[in-house]
Amino acid sequence: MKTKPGRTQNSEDLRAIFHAKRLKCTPQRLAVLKALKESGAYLSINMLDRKVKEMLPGTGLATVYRALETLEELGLVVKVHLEDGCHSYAVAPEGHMHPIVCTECNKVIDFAECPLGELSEKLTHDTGIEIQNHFLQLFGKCRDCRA
Amino acid sequence: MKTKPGRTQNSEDLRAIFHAKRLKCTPQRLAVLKALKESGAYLSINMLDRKVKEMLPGTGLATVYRALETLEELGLVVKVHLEDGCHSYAVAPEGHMHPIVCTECNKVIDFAECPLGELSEKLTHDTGIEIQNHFLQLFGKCRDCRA
DNA sequence: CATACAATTGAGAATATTTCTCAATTGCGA
DNA sequence: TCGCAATTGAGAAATATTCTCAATTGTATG
Repeated sequence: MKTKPGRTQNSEDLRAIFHAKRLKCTPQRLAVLKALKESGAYLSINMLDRKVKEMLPGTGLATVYRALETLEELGLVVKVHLEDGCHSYAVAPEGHMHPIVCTECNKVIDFAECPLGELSEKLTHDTGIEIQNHFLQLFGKCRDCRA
Repeated sequence: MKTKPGRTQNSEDLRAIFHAKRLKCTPQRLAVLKALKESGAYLSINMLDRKVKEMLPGTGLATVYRALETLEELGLVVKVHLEDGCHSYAVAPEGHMHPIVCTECNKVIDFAECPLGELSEKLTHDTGIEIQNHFLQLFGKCRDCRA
């Protein structure tokens, strides 16, 4: 049985990921991740707080913030910026991907055809800025929301 | 004498831009824009507030917020997201461009080689999401900051 | 499986950020 | 120059985020 990276960790894998950094595998952290996985969308802190409280009543808002911080450091979730300027979070995709976000329902679909590989080299050469990374998000309206 | 769009408006052009939407051309708004133009970088609200107060003592923080909102609506400045999650602002580039931001000094250089034209069509076709726009920023370290 | 310890949590206080309110001021058309 | 609507300053109010600390809880170890 092979271990898959990215979105598909089972609870064993997760435990190992936490463990590798001496972090505890707590129900609160798992609940935050689960909420994101189940939704498949970008969720704001408040939305997450609500969903986590459904799964694990009594969970504090500060814990949601802390869990997100931890999960982001572990590379399990990504922080994003919606068009209105609000922060939201989603499950981190496998490998190098970029999201397409539905502006109606915040559903996320990741794609792998990143066009920035060669372009980065060219721009580094042209501008003298050594390009280290990039941030790319596409926005649109999904089929459901167009109906 | 032709009127250029984008970064190069003179005060006449600016006045016209405000005027066209029945907005007043106030010293506070001009100061915010001037601060951004002079710096050529992404500036946080607090940085802007400081610079504007130097030019126009007595200007309130709320006014800086309001000026930025207005200038953004007019397409004169853009709101951006730095890697640490903070909001900042910069002068809007002419035409369709994307910024390369120096992660040390926040200086911005815009480039026009947007790779998303064809890709968007392909992705719209592949994913069923009608892609409406995109957000792209590159991050790197400029020559000065590497020295 | 019981223990000990460090990491984590909940609750609320403390900060930081952004928006709002309203009287006073000001740009601008007439 | 006048009058009016838009804008501003100041601080209050609303939001968002981080911090503090005692109590709790994973987990390594025996």
